[in-house]
Amino acid sequence: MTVHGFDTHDHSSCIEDGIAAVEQQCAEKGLQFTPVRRRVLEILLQQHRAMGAYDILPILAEEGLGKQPPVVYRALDFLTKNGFVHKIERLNAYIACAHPGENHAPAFMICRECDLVVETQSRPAAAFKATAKDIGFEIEATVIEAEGLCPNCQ
Amino acid sequence: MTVHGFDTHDHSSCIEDGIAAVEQQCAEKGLQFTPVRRRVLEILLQQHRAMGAYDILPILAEEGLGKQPPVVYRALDFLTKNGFVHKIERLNAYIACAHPGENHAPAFMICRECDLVVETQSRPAAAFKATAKDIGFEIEATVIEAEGLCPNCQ
DNA sequence: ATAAGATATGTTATACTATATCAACCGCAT
DNA sequence: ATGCGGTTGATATAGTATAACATATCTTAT
Repeated sequence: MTVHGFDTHDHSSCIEDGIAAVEQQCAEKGLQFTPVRRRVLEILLQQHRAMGAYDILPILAEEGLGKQPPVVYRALDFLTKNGFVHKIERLNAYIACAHPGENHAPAFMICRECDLVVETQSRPAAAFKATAKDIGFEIEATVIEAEGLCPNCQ
Repeated sequence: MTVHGFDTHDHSSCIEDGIAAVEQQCAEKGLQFTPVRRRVLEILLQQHRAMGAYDILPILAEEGLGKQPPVVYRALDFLTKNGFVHKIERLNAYIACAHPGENHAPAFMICRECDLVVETQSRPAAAFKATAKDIGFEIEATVIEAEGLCPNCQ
């Protein structure tokens, strides 16, 4: 899958490819890609935006997949722990990973106007690692996010 | 004020210098450094850790400075908007700025063991800006945080 | 000095985000 | 068939943040 920024693109393949990649990862690692988990990922894949847990919940509820918060939080927990979904801390919201399976420390650009979120290559993460090494800090997880205006909204 | 990492240091000057710097900034910019705002900053300066709004609130309440959430959130809003305090998104918590007044895009190292938070120089932010420029994104705010183990806790 | 406007605080209520806990179920290996 | 690990169902509650409106205080121009 190629990286794309804020440009338009054929979106249907994002969903199919995303699901397929995660499906394969789960098979390889012996993870259970259950209906709730699959559906939550599908919902997130439908847009390059971050969604709150409580945006996802009513969709699941309509489909009989669970109507209490723990249902969606458990699915999100599974998906984030395994790198299939990322949490955007700035928004308290979740977005499907653009490179599922690849081991990466993602960085995000969040447009405050159109709400699109783009997962970028990790140059910032590399610089962060170098800084951490200087002071002897051992990084286990990173949060790298920028909020601003995307090219289309400037 | 010199930057320090996870090493020990003379902490009393952190508080005094921090307050003094913000006091001066406010005078220069015509900002009102009111009792609640000053006290919240003092509380945050007492430790190089992030505190939640609801950790700060009871301290204010004891001192008769306000007992409802909006009091502390408004103070934090003022302090963060003006760069005197930063929010650690990963922790939903707040920490006094280590370089008040200097225009900067800070990065943080959060120790999950001892909870110390260190504000580092902004090499990661610089790399982030370069990435943003490549795709035409205009950054207005950054969140750059790493969680892991500090040298003392490894 | 004082009125007008801007800024800050007091207060109530509520919205939004997330987790603890325990019971029930399911697939599978012994 | 039994026990075990992992998943889901359901209730309750914890934790974080803001809306809205009334009151007070500060600032500045007159």
